Amino acid sequence: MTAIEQAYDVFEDRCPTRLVLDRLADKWALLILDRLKSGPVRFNHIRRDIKGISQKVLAQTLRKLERNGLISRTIFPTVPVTVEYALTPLGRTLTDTVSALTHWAEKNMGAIFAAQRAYDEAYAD
Amino acid sequence: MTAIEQAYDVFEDRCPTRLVLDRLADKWALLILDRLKSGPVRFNHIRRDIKGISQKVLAQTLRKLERNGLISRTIFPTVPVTVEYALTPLGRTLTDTVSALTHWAEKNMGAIFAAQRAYDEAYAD
DNA sequence: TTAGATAGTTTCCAATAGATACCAAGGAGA
DNA sequence: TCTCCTTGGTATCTATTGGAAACTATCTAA
Repeated sequence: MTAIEQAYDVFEDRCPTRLVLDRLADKWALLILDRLKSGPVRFNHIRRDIKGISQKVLAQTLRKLERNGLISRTIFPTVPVTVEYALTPLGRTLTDTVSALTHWAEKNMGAIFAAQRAYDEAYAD
Repeated sequence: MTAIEQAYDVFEDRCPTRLVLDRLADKWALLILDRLKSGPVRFNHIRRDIKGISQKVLAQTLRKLERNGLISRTIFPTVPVTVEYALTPLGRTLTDTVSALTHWAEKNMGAIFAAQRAYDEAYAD
């Protein structure tokens, strides 16, 4: 580990890594990154695919991901205008990890719901 | 892919995997899971280690993780009382993925801040 | 001219997050 | 005995965020 790497610690307040984690640890951001994995997608296409996301939150989250260099935004002057979102090379380095998380959720859902039922029964008094 | 696995899709609203992702995609939950990786830790110990977390949010997040079967809560009748939190076997299956995320954040922080500066300069008008 | 598509912004209300103060039980020091 | 310290939390208040719905603007097709 180099001196530079050692200087950062997610457990430290004020550490910049926290700011990064703030932006990644967001349900919608993870779903969007996962959705863009297979190639560029348009705004309303994402909106239709990720069921339940509002236009406001989708726009905000896309802007956030763009500002952090994880996705790119390309405007095509068609009629009506087309805006395409795609992963940047930096964003692509994240997708494996993100996919691992969403896959873990899909795979271990049963165990989690069983745990919830057990917990709720135990503390139902 | 089996029929059961195929039935779940994180992009679907109302899909139970979404509920799981809601609970995982949380900055504090990720930090706590990462902190517990090396062994059981007490409440105030976590609170001191994860700088900036409030008691309320720590208590809430621990309760949430416990309900979802990711961590266990053990009370020792010492004086004053000692409460130890530890990863369950299920929680342990998650830590590799979580560590990958926090490590990615530490490693790519520089690139992200550079992207932010570039974005803010480009849209500063 | 009415409806639909594009990609958003605006507005409002409810839910959440964070800061702060407070609680009980007991031990140590003055 | 009085006060401060520890343990692991709640209770309260406010600020921020999230979601639902309506609105913008431009152009096409029926």
